[in-house]
Amino acid sequence: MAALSDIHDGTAYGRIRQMILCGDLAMGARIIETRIAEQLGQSRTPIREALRLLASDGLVVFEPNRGYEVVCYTPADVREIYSCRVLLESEAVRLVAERGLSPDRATSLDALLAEADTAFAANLAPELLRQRFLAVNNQFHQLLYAGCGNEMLLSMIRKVTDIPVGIRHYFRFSDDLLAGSHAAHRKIFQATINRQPERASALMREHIWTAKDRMIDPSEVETPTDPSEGHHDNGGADEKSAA
Amino acid sequence: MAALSDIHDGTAYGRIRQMILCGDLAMGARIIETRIAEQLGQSRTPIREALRLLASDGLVVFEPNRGYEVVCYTPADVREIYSCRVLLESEAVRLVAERGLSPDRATSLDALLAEADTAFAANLAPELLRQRFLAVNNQFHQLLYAGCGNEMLLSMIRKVTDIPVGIRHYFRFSDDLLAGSHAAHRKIFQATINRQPERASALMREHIWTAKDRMIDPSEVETPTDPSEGHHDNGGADEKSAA
DNA sequence: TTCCTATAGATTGTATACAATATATAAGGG
DNA sequence: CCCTTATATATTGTATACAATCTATAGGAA
Repeated sequence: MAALSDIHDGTAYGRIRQMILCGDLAMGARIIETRIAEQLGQSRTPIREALRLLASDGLVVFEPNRGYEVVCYTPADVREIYSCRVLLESEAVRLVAERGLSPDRATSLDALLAEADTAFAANLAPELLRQRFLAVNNQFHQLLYAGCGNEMLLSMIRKVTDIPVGIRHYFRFSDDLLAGSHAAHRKIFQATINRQPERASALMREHIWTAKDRMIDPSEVETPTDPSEGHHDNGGADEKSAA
Repeated sequence: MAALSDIHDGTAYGRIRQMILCGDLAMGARIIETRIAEQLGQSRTPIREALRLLASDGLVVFEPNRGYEVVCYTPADVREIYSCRVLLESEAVRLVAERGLSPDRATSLDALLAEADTAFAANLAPELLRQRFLAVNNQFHQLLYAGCGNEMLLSMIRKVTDIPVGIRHYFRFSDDLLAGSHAAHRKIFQATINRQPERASALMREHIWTAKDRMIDPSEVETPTDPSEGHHDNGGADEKSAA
């Protein structure tokens, strides 16, 4: 049950996946097998298999006899996803804090935090800084959970983490937000190092909740492209789970 | 991000999936495309796509240029899965208890519990009773969570719930176990009806932990067929998460 | 004009053929 | 006798051809 992503790097699956994650294929965009096939210099057969896989990942939506399109998450969908992130990642970091972080991973994480520090100090353009930070952010989370000892949990975290970058338009960003996020990472890292599972877990919950709070209002923008799919209401009132 | 299973019922995907879940294809069994193809009266093409999908589901293990085999969970893997079940299902039932159970679903669940009652009263053969109860058991869980309002959470629950029946050989069963499980279902149902989220959630955690406790010792049997795959250690010390 | 229908085009679904790779078997050398 | 190597078989990987389905366009009737 290890990650399929590793195996499929460089393959049609990995390449299309990357196109979706980085936004080259926008959310809601129709995907035509033939077009992708000639883009990637392959026949339709491997492309089809890759697309079916991506549909299973939830990155493309598949309708029989009609084809595929890049998944188009509504803000409500993203709220659901973030509710799941709270649940899964707080548990993952708890496990890591209980088991203890391996020395090499600790140094890698430390280096990652330092990298973010220099990015902040460099006085970059806001957009560039954001990009840089988000990249480091993802690496931090992945690396932090890597040693949690539960592969199934990790695969589920990947599922709620590897989603199109386009969703960042659903979030209100501000300068202090990035700095706050970075500070949260430091505290989470410290609690993990100190073997404080409950504390690390609580910090992680708060960290992700904070991100979720920065989401735009449901009323402001809804179903960016088409409202044909059957969508859901809210993402679960997880605020109450802290009671 | 709705269930793919619905779409694929009756297709090659659905049929092979069912074969794995019900044990017609045993855990660890090699899967040859040609053989499945002629069994299902189709060419290899749709079979291949189905298998790739099943690999993504985690039901078959895929190795490039070598093919597929039915996933063979070790007891350690199943412990991981049950750790995830504790996490996901306790949250799902919490959400349902907060939102309230719809009347029609409540009656369906009630009927399901009654069905279990009659099965117990009927004095069936132990094996038959077990089979009947496990079927009702799965339906109960699925139906209970259905209205939790978080589709992503539901899809993850399906992933940790739809696994080969063969894993039941990893559990020690006894007559009182089934009765206890049934009693737990009643209490969970009642707490949900009564809109007691924390209580329903705690009961669910305990319910799944109890099942996990009935797993055979890691020492007794390990890697039933072959130890080639890179397997993991433990499923996460979730006992401490109740602290 | 507007709606329905029929045709043409585009796209997906499946089958088959062949290439690439892996596995199993048999022969030869130490 | 065991190990290595070469061959043959089996199986997967890819490309292509054609059928089935859907979509868009154009034409005609109310």
